[in-house]
Amino acid sequence: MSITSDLLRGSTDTIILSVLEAGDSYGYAINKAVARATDGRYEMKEATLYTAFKRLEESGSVLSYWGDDGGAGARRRYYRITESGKKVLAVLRQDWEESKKIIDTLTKGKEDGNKDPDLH
Amino acid sequence: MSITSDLLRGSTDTIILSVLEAGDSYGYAINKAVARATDGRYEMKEATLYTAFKRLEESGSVLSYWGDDGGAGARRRYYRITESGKKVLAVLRQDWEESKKIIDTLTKGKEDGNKDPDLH
DNA sequence: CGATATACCTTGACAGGCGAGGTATCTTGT
DNA sequence: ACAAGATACCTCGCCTGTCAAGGTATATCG
Repeated sequence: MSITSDLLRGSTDTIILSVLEAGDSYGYAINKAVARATDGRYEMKEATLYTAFKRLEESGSVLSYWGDDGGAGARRRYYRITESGKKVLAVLRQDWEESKKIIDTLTKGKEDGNKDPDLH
Repeated sequence: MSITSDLLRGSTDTIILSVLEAGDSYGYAINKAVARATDGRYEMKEATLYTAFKRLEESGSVLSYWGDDGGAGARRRYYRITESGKKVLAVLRQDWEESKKIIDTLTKGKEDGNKDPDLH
């Protein structure tokens, strides 16, 4: 695994839904938006993206439609977040905040008494 | 998957190494320490723990030895973090800080102009 | 002497990430 | 006119980490 891939795992859906919350978008654009927002430090892989779209659509968090507007390049499949998806997003954000605290707590060190739980 | 399992994924090694940084310990105790430190909000599964130990030992981040001290219960296999492991831990902590920033950035929303990257 | 806590370990299934490969459209340079 | 490159989508199959389930052994306590 690469440096961040496993840490970012589990945030893929949250990221996508967050982008869609601001307005309908499509795969290629989201990919670029993510890369731009992180100054290229993180880039979602296409396979990961499309797998996530499928997952999100099947679970009813997003819906998709073909955009026939004349952009530069091929036809685009746009995604829109559903009401259900907005609720899911809220929960995912809460989960993230919670997880952050947990990991920070467990990762700072300074634990004592690991050796003998009997003493506690 | 449970709520946090996918978000915690990728932090397992960091957590274990952080505990060991404070002193040698063993599986069962680490498990309890983690549960205690998070007030039971998070509990590592045993299978996950022992898989991680194996991984960490094979990569040289920890070493193990049988403790024959008379604790309550069966014999314990203690783990000690190596010098190499300490370096790995430092990197993992940095990665975590970096990932936190990335996810926070991508998750806050407020992105605009998703629709047409051409405009940027 | 059986229940419970301590303590370790393995197997197999599952899910998400992603490398690799494929298809089609549109623009631009020569 | 045509090749190259950007835009844009999608699938297959492997890899890795998680974890439910199951197993073993020892010590303590009622």
